[in-house]
Amino acid sequence: MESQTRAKKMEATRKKLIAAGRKAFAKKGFAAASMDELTAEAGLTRGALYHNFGDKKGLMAAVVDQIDMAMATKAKEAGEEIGGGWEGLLAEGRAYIEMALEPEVQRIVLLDGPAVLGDPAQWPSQNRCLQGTIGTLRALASEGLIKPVDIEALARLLNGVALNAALWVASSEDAQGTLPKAIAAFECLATGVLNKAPQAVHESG
Amino acid sequence: MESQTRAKKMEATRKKLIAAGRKAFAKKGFAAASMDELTAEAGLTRGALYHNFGDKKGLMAAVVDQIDMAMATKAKEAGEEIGGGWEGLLAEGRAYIEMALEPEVQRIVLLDGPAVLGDPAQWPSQNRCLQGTIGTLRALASEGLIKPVDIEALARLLNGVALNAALWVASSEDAQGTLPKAIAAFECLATGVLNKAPQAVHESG
DNA sequence: TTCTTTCACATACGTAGTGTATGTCAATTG
DNA sequence: CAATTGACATACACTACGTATGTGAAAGAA
Repeated sequence: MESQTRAKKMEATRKKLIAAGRKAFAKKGFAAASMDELTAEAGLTRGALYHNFGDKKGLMAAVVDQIDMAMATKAKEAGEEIGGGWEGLLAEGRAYIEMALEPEVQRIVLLDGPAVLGDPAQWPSQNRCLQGTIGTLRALASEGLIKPVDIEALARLLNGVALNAALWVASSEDAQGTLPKAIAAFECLATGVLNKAPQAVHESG
Repeated sequence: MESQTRAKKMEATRKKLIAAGRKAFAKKGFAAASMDELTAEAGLTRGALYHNFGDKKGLMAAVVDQIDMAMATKAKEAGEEIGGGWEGLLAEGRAYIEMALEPEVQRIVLLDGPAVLGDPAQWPSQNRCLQGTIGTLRALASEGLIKPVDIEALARLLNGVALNAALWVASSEDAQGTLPKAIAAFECLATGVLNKAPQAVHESG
């Protein structure tokens, strides 16, 4: 029955390495992060890293996946809390923007991630987030609220707007001051997907 | 009269290095691009590089600036050709999206640029582009066409949408097929900044 | 012109960091 | 209890950046 001891230990080291990776990548950036330092801080050596993740990029992928998946979950929750629908979509966007205030998200997911792992749209975690947005948009479209445009394209750009707003807020000096502006502008652009003026739309449940 | 010989030669080497940098950064990516290979292909050595640009990042900055400035110019021209105003703004966005089909733009400006040089909103070239968008938006706002939202925020996100659409098109397998979808979705979102439905707006000159 | 200085660039070197090949010891299996 | 697997450490090779130093041609002085 203790035949899981090995696997559990390995899972523990994976966690340690991912945690150390988050810290190092956030603080130094991907390129400047040293795998020697990183693994040493986790009480390990590079041997563990290359055994578990293949290479530096592999660890980055694991780290990005973890953060990004948490973001998607949080955003979705924010949307469902408010009851889904159009307001839910806006809430998802707002949540996404606010999360980007965290330096880890900013540096790892928004800046280094795309450069190291390629276009975010291809990441498994981002795809999950995108599928969520697509689902919400389809539901709205079936009610006739959305303009007759390719839904996937709309979802991608909508996510992109939130991501960009987030990046702007994050890189701004007065983050707390720009946050409301960014959110307002996001909602402003988002209303572009609607068939009618937003004032005319309340709740249709 | 030949007192410019020195400076001219230096300018020539700078051009050679930037050109070689464009090729190498686009093909290999910033991290994997070797300065030895790069400079050798330009008929020079790393000495020239470090003398002219300080370090690898310095060359990257010069390359990005060159490309990005050309993009801004081209986009602005596209907007002015159509006569400015609302249609001009859309034309700028379309131009931006189409330019991102070039691998150089995609890899250097959209992917590696932000990771190496930081948030694009801080780049001098991007600021120039942003100022243009802000100017156009202000003009539209003075005609009462724009919603009462912070113009800078709007401009940033609008540029961001175009940039994101571009990135999507670029990373798509069937670029020619996704391009129209991306443009349509961009225009869709862009109408969100308008006070009224876009159908009611033609030209107001 | 000729001597001196400057400077754009090349050459040589130190260092750091990644990835791989090999070693080792505990956990598993029979 | 012997044999084997495998997770991780150690050792090594290679690459590449940045710097310190050298060099030869252009620019200025006399």
